[in-house]
Amino acid sequence: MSTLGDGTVGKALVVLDQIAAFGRPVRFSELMGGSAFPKATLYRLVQTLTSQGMLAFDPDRQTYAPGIRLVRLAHAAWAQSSLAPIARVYLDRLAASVGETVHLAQLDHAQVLYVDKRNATQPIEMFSQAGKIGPAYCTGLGKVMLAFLDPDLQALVMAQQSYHRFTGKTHLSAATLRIELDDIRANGYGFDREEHEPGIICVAVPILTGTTRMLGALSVTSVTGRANLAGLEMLVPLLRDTAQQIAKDAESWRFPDRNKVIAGGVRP
Amino acid sequence: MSTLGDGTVGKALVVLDQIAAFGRPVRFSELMGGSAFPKATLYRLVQTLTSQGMLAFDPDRQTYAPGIRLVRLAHAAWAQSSLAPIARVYLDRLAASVGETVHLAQLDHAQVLYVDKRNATQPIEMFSQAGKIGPAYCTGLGKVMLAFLDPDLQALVMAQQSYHRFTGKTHLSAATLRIELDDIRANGYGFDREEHEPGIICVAVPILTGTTRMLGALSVTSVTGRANLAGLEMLVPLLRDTAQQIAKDAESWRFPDRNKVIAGGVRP
DNA sequence: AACGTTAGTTTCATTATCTGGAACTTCGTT
DNA sequence: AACGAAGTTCCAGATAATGAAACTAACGTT
Repeated sequence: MSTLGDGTVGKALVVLDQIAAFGRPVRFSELMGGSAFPKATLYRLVQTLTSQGMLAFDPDRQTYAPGIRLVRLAHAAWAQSSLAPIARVYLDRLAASVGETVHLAQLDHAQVLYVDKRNATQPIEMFSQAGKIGPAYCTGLGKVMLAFLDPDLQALVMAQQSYHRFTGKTHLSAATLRIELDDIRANGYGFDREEHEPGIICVAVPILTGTTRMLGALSVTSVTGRANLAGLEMLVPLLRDTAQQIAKDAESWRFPDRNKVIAGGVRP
Repeated sequence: MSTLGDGTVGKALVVLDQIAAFGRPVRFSELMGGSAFPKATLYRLVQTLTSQGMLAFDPDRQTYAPGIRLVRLAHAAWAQSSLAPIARVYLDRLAASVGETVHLAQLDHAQVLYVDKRNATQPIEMFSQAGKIGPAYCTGLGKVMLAFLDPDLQALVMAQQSYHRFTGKTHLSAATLRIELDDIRANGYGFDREEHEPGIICVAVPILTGTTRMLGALSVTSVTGRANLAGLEMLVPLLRDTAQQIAKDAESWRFPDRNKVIAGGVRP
């Protein structure tokens, strides 16, 4: 799940990831089951993280959960290192004109990380959407980002995919995925053809500076009952415009280089 | 700013905090200025954090900023370790009935951490509000949380306050603050009397399980032009009800013990 | 173009920290 | 009371972190 290697800090972060992945408070013994660390080592790591506020310990249940210190740190990360603050106004505009759900995503550790969202009807669900992650190989956003990634990083990220079958249309291997990625790269946009959830389709475009650096992706999602791929395809020019504007702003803000981070632990 | 002590991991997190505190991408040399670590040590810490995705490095400008991996981790923290998911429906209800800005906060590292917000008129500003921090000694939320904190932790947290003069009404020492805290503890609620920003006032109540454990606080904010303290005081029963409902839910969900974490590094 | 200055990076012997098997404690259960 | 499982502590040995110093790159200046 996480890139091991960087000494003690790396190990501590592996544990943190592990706990976050549970999605619920976990006992020490449960952690032990999924961890390669020996008991005493894991214990000390968890202690350290707890004492640092990166984990919250519930003394009644004796469980650990990600701590609120992360929320504060993430605020800074979201404001500085994500496309969200830049893209904000453009997302508003796009959402208003298409009337469908709009997502803004970036790559993190070979997965799609949703950094912002607009939903025509219901209000924004705070963190419950921003910060959420999804698979890269079977979502419109993920595939588009993969398609426009540097070849070497692309290979690295593709190797980290799980190819789990979510629906009958999910890609099950790198082979078939690669064919579609070439297609996406040629067209400049991609679809989600109910590969992740039945009935859910989307169009996505990459956010590129120049034509080189891939910063993230933008998508419009709908349901098969209300739209079809041809309909979504008509939105591509609008999406592409929006993406371009975001890229331009990001460029002028001289934005941090996302590509150096996404695959997790790719040192320059 | 952060509690040092836990070996390498602790040091790395100090650096992370430092970078987050800047609020903008920083150069290595800028970090060096504010850091007690020797150059090579700081360099390695920053390298490690970057390679782990906890920091994002911009090769053009040579700057570091908190990385998006934090956003993903914070999602889990927010969902599991904050009051927000539990309080959600109650906040909605409260906001609808009072028509003013409503805040939900918890303590983190001796500071007020806003975990959720409702604003009657304009839509929620995502992370720009959730994850934001503020001083404890001069906000309604902060003072109420301090007032109902365990005495030993209270002392610890009060010692960490800066007592910076924001307005003419800001508390300037622990002495005057302590007097008000006793008052708040007696009444069960507290005000912000333009102590942080001129023209901004609020009422706040603590969220308590039993009458012992302080989980967080709830507030209604207004401006002097539209309301006064007496008017806000009338909302106390409603606020108290809401806080009680949240506490009850939190209790039954058997919520992680926040008090063990807030002061940062208070090991059991 | 050579020089000086600053910012960033690497080296390596020293030293502090982390490691993990095993022993111990605590708590809930039979 | 005895047992087992979960959690915690110990400590000698292994490992990784340390930081002064040397080095390199980039920039501005004479």
